[in-house]
Amino acid sequence: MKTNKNLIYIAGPTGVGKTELAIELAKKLKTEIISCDSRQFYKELEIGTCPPTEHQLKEVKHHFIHNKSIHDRYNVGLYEKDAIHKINKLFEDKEYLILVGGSGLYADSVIYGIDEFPEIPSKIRDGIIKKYKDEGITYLQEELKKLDREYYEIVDTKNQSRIIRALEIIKYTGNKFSSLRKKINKERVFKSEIIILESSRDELYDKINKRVDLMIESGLEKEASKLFKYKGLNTLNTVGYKEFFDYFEDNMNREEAIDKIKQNTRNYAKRQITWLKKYQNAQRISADSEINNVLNILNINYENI
RNA sequence: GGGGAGAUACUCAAGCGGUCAACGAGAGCAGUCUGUAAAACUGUUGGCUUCGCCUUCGUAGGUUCGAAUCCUGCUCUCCCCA
Repeated sequence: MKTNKNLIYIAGPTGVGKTELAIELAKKLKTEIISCDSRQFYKELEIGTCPPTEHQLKEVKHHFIHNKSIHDRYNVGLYEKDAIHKINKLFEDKEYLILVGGSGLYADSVIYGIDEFPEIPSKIRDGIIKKYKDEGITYLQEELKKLDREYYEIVDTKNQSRIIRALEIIKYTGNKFSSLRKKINKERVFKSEIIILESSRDELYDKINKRVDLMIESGLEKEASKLFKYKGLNTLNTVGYKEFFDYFEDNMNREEAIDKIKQNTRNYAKRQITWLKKYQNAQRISADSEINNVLNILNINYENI
């Protein structure tokens, strides 16, 4: 059953200022924040993922920030369950909740839901990856063609990640991936509103570059060096860390690594902007909008809260 | 002052008489997307009235049927000797 509860998703590329706006909004609406940032979950990543500051965390209660370890196994499916559980609980006595974060797929899983798939034992995936490493992408393509022609016709057959995922599902469940992949929006008890923060490309890139410099000043290199021994972990395949790992391994010098962090962050922002273009029902506002404008756009009279 | 090397598209960098609007890499731009998503992957990158045409390889000339490629002058950069 649909209620009148409202989830407000603050979206936008990395560095536009989502965190600040979300906090202001949460304060006005006397509510809490649900994060959908797939790297801020991890408590070991303190500088490179630019999570809310300690002060900000005290101002407004945040969920899903630093609640996991880089050694944990986590993914969108698990996140969806955790987040929905938390959101439903909070809506028992809140009218509004703020969702913020740059991980589009994670946000979608909360707003629209994501199909249910079982957790796959890692040895299944490992087996597929080994074959892929030995025999190349052709193995994956042929295998998928054989096991699930329908999905083979529509996937990006050059993208090994997509095929590996489909194959692990097929091999584990014995069903075709295409038959399990329904892509049907789930019914949620709350309403969602999407606000996308926009700014000019030049301004955004400039902010990103400066933010990276600040991270360096704050000790990103030291943080990366502490994590270097875990470099194989997927959770550390993250901008800000992987470049330093390259530097520690002498694949580039320090300055190159820093430039690369800036560049990869810009590329990431670019991809986020592309992703956000699909939300046709979103409100697009300038990144420097006043909070009152935002409340107006949302049609909220916060005096009544 | 003498000798040598070089100037190629946003950057780096191939090409050294025709098959060159010019290999490749990077950046940029555009895009894809249901479980590792800050990931993974794709396309494109002189202009246009786009099965063709026009202007490009420091610059001005020249040689040739034909030049980014050969010759000459000039400008600039780098190196060596004085």
